Amino acid sequence: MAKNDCRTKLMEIGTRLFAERGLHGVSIRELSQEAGASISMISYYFGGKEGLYSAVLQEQFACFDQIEEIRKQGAEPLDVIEGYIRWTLQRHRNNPYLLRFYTSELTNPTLWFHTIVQPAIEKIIRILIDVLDDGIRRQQFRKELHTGNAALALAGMANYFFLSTLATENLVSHSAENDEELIRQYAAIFTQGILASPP
Amino acid sequence: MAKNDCRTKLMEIGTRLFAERGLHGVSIRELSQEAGASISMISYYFGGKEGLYSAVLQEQFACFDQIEEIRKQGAEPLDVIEGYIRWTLQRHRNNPYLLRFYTSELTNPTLWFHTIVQPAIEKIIRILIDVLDDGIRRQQFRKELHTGNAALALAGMANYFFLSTLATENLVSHSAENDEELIRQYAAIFTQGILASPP
DNA sequence: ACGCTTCAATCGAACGTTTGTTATAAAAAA
DNA sequence: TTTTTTATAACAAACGTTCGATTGAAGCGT
Repeated sequence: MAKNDCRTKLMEIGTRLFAERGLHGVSIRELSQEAGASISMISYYFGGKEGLYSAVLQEQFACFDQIEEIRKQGAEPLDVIEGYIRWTLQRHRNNPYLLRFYTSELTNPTLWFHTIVQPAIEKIIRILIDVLDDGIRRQQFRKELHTGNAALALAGMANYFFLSTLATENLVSHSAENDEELIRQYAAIFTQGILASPP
Repeated sequence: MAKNDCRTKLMEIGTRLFAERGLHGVSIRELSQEAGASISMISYYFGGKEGLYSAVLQEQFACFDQIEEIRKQGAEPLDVIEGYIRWTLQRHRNNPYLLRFYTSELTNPTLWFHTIVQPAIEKIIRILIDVLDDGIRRQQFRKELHTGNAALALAGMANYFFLSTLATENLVSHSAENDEELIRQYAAIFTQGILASPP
């Protein structure tokens, strides 16, 4: 095998298996076998099974570093809200495993929750709260709005759509074709729900 | 020990431990020790570790059987929506473990997902879709509304508020004191977001 | 009230696997 | 030569399950 192919392959298979069955649901024997590498490479590169898991976790949540991008350009609160929904949907389309780690860590936190997961989620929620505060300052949104609760509501709408896929695919289409329409609908529901001066 | 105390205790501890660490994260030795019972009682009563897990799962999702109650009485769509939010919040307050199984099964489904979890979630989403369709028929809600997507949005708002607790408690209060206000806010955001004839 | 049987409930030890890790030596690649 | 990878074996620890023994209450004929 070529140089460092082994490390890459272990990360790849580790991502899939840990996402599918969690840290305790996968053995390093099965993992290394599927990766076509030998068992000892896990200790060699990552210092053990947990080291590999933490490396995978770090890689998965790295995409939250670029979240600030949804704020630039126009920076109109309404645009940012739609931008967040689009960003969230595309993020899950590009990497269907992330949500597994996301919710798994929220409900069964491991050692790395506070260093990797919590900062990432806090960062994005903080941005949403900022944007909503901004919208209130511009008198676009209702001034009684509790921006913390509203931010969680927005994040919940976008994430739960994917989270529920396995249980609701018989009832609602989760195909990527409808994503643009979904973005418009969710943006409409949320922004109309918080607009100032309702009739 | 009194008759069947053992069984009850095993269910009780099993619920807590499986919720906290998942099926694979708990050993029957630790479980039985915490329950003050001997290891063999798990096989005796439940046929094994997985049998205990499935019994716990069944018990956890039993509360979805009474979901129809939010439809009776007034049956005004707007009331049912608020009723759903309240029911969801109270459900999580009364049993903080349910959400762990709920999301754990959605992202790492076990053998019993299709027999226990999926039917429960489908049932409730179906009711929400029904109610939204009803509201459109009464011309209360926008007739362009995609009721499937909207139902998931509502469920997402209510559930994600709890799901995110561990990561967002520094930013947003999750105290039960504010529940009634939260219900009003979420009901307002959602219903105003789907109302007919926006200004 | 008595002795006897029955049976569900419980226990702790033992079994065979599988776990994650480590050590070793050799092969392959750079 | 140095780094990377392989294969293999060994290890103690932990795993889920099973087995035989023990307990104690209930049922029953006398």
